[in-house]
Amino acid sequence: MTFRSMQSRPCTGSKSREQPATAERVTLAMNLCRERGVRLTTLRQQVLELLWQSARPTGAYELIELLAQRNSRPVAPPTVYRALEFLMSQGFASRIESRNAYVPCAHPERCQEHIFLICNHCEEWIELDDARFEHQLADEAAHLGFRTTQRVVEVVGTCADCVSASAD
Amino acid sequence: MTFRSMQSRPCTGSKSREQPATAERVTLAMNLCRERGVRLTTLRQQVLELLWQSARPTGAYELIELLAQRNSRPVAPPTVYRALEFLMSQGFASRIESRNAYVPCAHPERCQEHIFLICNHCEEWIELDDARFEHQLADEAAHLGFRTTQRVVEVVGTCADCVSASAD
DNA sequence: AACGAGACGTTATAACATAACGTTTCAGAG
DNA sequence: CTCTGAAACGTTATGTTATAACGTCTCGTT
Repeated sequence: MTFRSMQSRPCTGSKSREQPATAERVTLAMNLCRERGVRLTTLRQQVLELLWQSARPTGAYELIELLAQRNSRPVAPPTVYRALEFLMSQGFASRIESRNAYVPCAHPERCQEHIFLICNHCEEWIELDDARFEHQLADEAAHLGFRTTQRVVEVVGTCADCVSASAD
Repeated sequence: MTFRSMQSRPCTGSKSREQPATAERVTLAMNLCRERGVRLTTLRQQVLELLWQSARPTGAYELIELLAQRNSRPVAPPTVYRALEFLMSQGFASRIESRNAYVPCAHPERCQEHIFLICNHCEEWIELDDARFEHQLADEAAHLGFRTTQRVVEVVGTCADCVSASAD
């Protein structure tokens, strides 16, 4: 019956980031930037690091505060928004629309195709990658002659851990 | 191969609103409110009418302006946000997260389950209803032990009309 | 060394949303 | 018909998120 989830693969999430860690992610981004002929400046790198280090989707103004702590010199909103725009354009980050917040993206090449699950309780997020789902959305759109440029798929609720925790 | 779109049914959209019109939608809402023992006040009704009359997803502050035109007496933000909250709680409207804007909903009973396509060019929107898609998302979530409370599925791009128009 | 594009700084303001609390409205009880 | 309590609405203030506009700096290239 329910053959549907077979192709789903949870790829990242705030909980799966114990080991592989920020540094490797940033290295990947650096390499991709070199290949692509774009610059991962200090600021952009810092923002990316902060996103990976955060346990939750991070707001732009929260990033501003974190950068201030880290750099002594404060940074104004446009600066951070520009960095975020860059990171998103390169697939290194995604915006969570239902939260006005940003998360790092584990698969820069496929950043447009993710599904996000967000826990209302612990605020953690799961990045999901499901080809079947993607195809279906694309078909829906194509069927209507619609040309897709951006997708937003966000599932908000309670994650497994918080469900069992609250079932005490 | 692509059997996927078979169950899709475009239900509403800003273009399909020539005939059935605002009045009938509002009547439906009134009846549902009576059944449910909640009140469709003048303000709430006005907001719902404005949403149906608009060709595009409508922002809260845009609604404030429209209400001012209509009522002589201006209305403050909290008032409109409360009306929107009510309409959404009853399934009469949905929020388009990627736009910070609101659209009326043709199927109040199933308002949580819609997919929205939004045209970047003409700003029109299409409300889509696809049971298969819904099930799949639910399965994805269930597979991870995630308890879903809210879904956001928005596809942004260029609608068929604007695609052919720009192909001149 | 000069140049030019892109990145960043800075100021101001726009756009979206809610907290907190007072007043009005209205359906139902008496 | 009046009273009453809950819900709706008014009002003021403020919080939060995002961008416009323009100047300066940086850095790779010529």
